[in-house]
Amino acid sequence: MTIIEIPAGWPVDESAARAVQQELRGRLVRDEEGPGAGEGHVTGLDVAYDDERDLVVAAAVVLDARTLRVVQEATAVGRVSFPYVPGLLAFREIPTVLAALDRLTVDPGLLVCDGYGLAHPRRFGLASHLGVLTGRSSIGVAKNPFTFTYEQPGSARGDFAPLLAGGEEVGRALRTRAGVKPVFVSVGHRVSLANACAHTLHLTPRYRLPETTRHADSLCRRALNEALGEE
DNA sequence: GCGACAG
DNA sequence: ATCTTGTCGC
Repeated sequence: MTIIEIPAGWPVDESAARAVQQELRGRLVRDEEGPGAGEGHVTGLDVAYDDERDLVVAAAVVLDARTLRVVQEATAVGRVSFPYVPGLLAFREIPTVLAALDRLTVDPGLLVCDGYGLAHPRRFGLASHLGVLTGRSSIGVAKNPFTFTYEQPGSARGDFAPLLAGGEEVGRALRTRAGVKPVFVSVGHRVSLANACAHTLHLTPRYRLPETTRHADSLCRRALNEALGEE
């Protein structure tokens, strides 16, 4: 089993990580609509951890956006590259996620991350970070509202309410299943918020969470168990 | 100062 | 994220 190296110069403390966010934030593109929902490929990304052995396993699963069928899967194993600090999640998983993406031989299309993009203390969460580093369109779909506030959206699938940081709309609480807790959608890079929500609805014909996330989640858990077995 | 806080 | 069985319900 190959273990991905943490890149030289990777931030070693919180202030260094925040400086990297500030620099990369300048490269964020917000004036593009992004690819249409249901067109081309969509790629789900997720990671699983074994803090005991300091391992992180990333999975990238490419789906055909129209049929939601799996087109290709890739995984990578790395060392945990940063402690979990709210607001600095990206530094914990990005080297391994990039390695998994690099192993794909097909176009990933839109990147769908487990977490946030612009809905972030400094408006640069995991989805934005990954989008800027790859140059691709990306969105974040999170299971929890983090520190943000929102009013309950209507109970029908597709209903939404703004996710607010003070008075600023940083994302949306979007109902993907009638009567079920909403998911929290935000823009990553090179996509509009309305389009990010349209993609999220296309990816949730049956469950609360996007098919991309569900596939990537199960794959990285399986890959983690295999990695532990080889050890 | 204390608590909350994506995964 | 992760520790973790059965169980209630469609």
